[in-house]
Amino acid sequence: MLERSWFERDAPTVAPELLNKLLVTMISDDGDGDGDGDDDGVATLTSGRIIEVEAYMPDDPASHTFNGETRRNAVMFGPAGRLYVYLSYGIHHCANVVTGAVGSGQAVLIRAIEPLDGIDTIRARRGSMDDRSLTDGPGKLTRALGIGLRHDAVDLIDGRDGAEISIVDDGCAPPEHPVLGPRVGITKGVDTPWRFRVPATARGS
DNA sequence: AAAGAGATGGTCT
DNA sequence: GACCATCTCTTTT
Repeated sequence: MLERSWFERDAPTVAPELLNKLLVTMISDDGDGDGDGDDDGVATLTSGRIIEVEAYMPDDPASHTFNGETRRNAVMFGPAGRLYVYLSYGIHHCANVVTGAVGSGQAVLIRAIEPLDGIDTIRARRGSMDDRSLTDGPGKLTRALGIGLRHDAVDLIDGRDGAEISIVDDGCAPPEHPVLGPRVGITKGVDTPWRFRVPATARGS
């Protein structure tokens, strides 16, 4: 199990080590992923292997924390190892892992995973979608795993049985040479290569 | 295969 | 009232 201290390092350090870890959720919803709270009361296990992430730092014009603390980004200024969830473009939810010292305001965005457990639930939540594009984007994977705004500030360290969301190390080491690149979808801080990805050769197909 | 546009709502000035 | 750390569908090469 990952200790909180593991997350208390800077985001660009934690990000590449988050690759090949598992993002696991045990969440109940109505199965169509619309997040309307029409809960069927049955929690389903879904998970995926993290294959792409992005680091965001406080002195970073692309970061939500660049202009100081607000209601939305408050979780990023709290303890490391919690989940920061925000609404993107009014439609999608994005999930981040808070890193660094309390008050520093940093996080790692999870951009893509490879489905593992609960593939049927994942397909149902995503609709009739090609399997290859089920979880290959930040908004897609949150929907696939049932993550929504109500999971903002959830603690990922508290890995007790039945926890809604957790990060698991199943022994699969991070890639030795992750692919670096510019972050996606931002207009400022474009030059900082803080996107990390598992090389295609290190995964199945 | 690539490019374009509309959807949609919380958050901040 | 403007701005998005996006996705999907439609239109065009």
